[in-house]
Amino acid sequence: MSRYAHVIVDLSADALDRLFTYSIPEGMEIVPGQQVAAPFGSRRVEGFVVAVDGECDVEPEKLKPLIGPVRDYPAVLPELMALADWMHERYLCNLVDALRLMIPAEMRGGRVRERMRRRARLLWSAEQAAAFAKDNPRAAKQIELLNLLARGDCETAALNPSALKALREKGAIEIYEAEARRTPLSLRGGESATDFELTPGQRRAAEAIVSAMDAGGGRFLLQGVTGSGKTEVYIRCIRHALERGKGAIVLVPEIALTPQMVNWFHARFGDSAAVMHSGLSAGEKYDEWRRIRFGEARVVVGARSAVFAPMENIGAVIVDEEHENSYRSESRPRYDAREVAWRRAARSGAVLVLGSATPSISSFMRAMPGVRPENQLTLLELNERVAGRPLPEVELVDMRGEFERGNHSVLSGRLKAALGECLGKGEQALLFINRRGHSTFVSCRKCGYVVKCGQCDVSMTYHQAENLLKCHYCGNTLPPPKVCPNCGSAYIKYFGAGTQKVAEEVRRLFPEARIVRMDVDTTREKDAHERILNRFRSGEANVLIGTQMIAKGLDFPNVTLVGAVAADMTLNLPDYRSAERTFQLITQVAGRAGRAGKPGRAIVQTYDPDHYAIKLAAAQDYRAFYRRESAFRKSALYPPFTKIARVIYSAKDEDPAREAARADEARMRAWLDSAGLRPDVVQMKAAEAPISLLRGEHRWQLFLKMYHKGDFDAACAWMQALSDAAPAGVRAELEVNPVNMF
DNA sequence: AGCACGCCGACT
DNA sequence: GTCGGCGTGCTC
Repeated sequence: MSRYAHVIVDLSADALDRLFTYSIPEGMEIVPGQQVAAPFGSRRVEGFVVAVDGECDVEPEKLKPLIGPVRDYPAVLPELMALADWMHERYLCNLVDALRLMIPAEMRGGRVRERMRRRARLLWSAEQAAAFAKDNPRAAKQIELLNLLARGDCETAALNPSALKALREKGAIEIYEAEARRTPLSLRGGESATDFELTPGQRRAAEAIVSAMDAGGGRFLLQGVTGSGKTEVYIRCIRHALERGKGAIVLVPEIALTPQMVNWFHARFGDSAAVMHSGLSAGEKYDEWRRIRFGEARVVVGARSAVFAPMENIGAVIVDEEHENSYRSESRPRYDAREVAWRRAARSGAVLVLGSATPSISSFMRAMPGVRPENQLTLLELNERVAGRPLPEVELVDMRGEFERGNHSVLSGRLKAALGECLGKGEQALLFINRRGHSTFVSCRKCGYVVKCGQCDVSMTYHQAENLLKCHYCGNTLPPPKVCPNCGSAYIKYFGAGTQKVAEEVRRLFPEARIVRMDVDTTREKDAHERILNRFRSGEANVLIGTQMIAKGLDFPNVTLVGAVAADMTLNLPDYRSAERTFQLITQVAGRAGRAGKPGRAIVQTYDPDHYAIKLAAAQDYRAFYRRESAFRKSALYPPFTKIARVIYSAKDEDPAREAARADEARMRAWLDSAGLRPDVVQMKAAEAPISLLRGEHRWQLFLKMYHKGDFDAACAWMQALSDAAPAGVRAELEVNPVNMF
């Protein structure tokens, strides 16, 4: 009987989001998940085999035979095939977009290959080698080589060529070609380390997770205060998985995926650990992927895309710092790695562990009573730091008072004094300000004119090092004006502070301070991240000034002072999560202090000391914050009590963008009525986007807010269809639960 | 996504 | 009369 392969071609287009059937030539072995080459129109394409069977419903004259497999093993495991199918439905993407996530991009189109290296193997027996050494005492290099190869084969590149040649001619060794895996730098060498003794709290958490793993699954929210040793709990779960012959996937935010972090997993799990992230070279990615695919590596640490690691028989999927936004993909398909992890763990009988000191409101809600079982997380709490260390003492400084007392500096009297004291004792300080650049906006004192980017509707930030104004949205630059472009006055003033300004201020106050700055401007080059942190770790620098990238996960034992210079900067953004973000940032950054023996202190400067996000972060009281914030979300009808989606329309001119949004608003209204969904809608309207001009494009949006119980998925599918049918010249993009609201 | 087929303006 | 613009439609 003839066999047919049902193929998704590796081209992303709506019209191609369906199966194409090919006949499988006699004798060709093809299985689902395999990548194949096939004729397509007048050209050749690659594709993924989704199914193989004896059924064919296309006209025989259209049917063509497969060209052949592009790899001799199925690259997409059945489990991941099913996951791709689910993503196709869940994220309204083309199936091929989901399938493409399952393999490194470099593996498509035959761009990477195995790296082959010549290796030498010893043919002689130990006796023969010993006899040779005895008879030729002067052939030192050859004897050395024989001894080396007696312990195992070696790549020839590292060996003495003349000794190699001589031994080969004698028939003592042979040369062969073999695949040589490219090992990421951070997984090379290094010492191994043993596990720590767990505290009682850690042990309880680990036991709960481990017994669920043995029982075939479970979902946990591990909430541990900063420094409580969540990672050690993960390690214990991974150990257990390995003992049961299972594997584990650990997701960490991209920003936390530092070489130290990877090194550390390597120290604990040796060659069983693999790493997956964007910093690897194409060859390294491919080889790490294959080590996982063929079961050589059983522990994967990686950024969000590692949730698609080709691992069979998973025991645990761990999402560290689960509240981080970087788990959401910004490009198509716009998946949420936490959600995918949830699904994958459930389908493979693995435990899911979401860990954070400051869980997202939506995750914590799932750990509260009254949630339907299928949405439930089991809460595990770690309320104490390891080794009985105290949480840092947090002090709030009201910056309004500072201003009244005539201190116009970005640093309060308290922070200045604490910094002096800290540096005087030879300890280190970390200053956090969530804005890069020097001044956040440039304005005329006479007429109030604010310098804005010509391409975007946002004010420009002054960067002192280059003496330029920069737009942080599109990268546009402008020389700073000498006189006001609006009224011609010379009273141009620079307002607001960024990392550069803070560095300048610290330098002025403490000329002897050794400062390093860390933000996107100083970490653009490869490994800059690593170099900056090393300078601080080694003590070469004693003040680290940075944006959010210094707030998360860093562990420097000598840091005893943390200053949040403008803690409320994120509080007034036009986003319902601004309080949540502010609370997370302050809690996390304060948690960087006092992580070793010395007690830590955090000073939080704010213009809004009575705001609950600031107050409760200072008190490090997550529970109280959760109660306040969820009450606010409930009363103001924000997620997770409602759901939000929007379509952004962007076009060169404003008219087409506005008209497209308004036309779709009318269509949407008609559809909602016909579907009987109108009562479930909180709000639905077309409006100018909060940032109405971005990269030279005018932006409008169609905004939809629905009650939780409404058929939100159907509404999203409809909005997706509307955005697909946007008029020419208008780019329309659907965002479900948008990450930021501009 | 590409590439072919197809139906209207300026050129050797 | 032909070359070529890119609009529409199809690819097993």
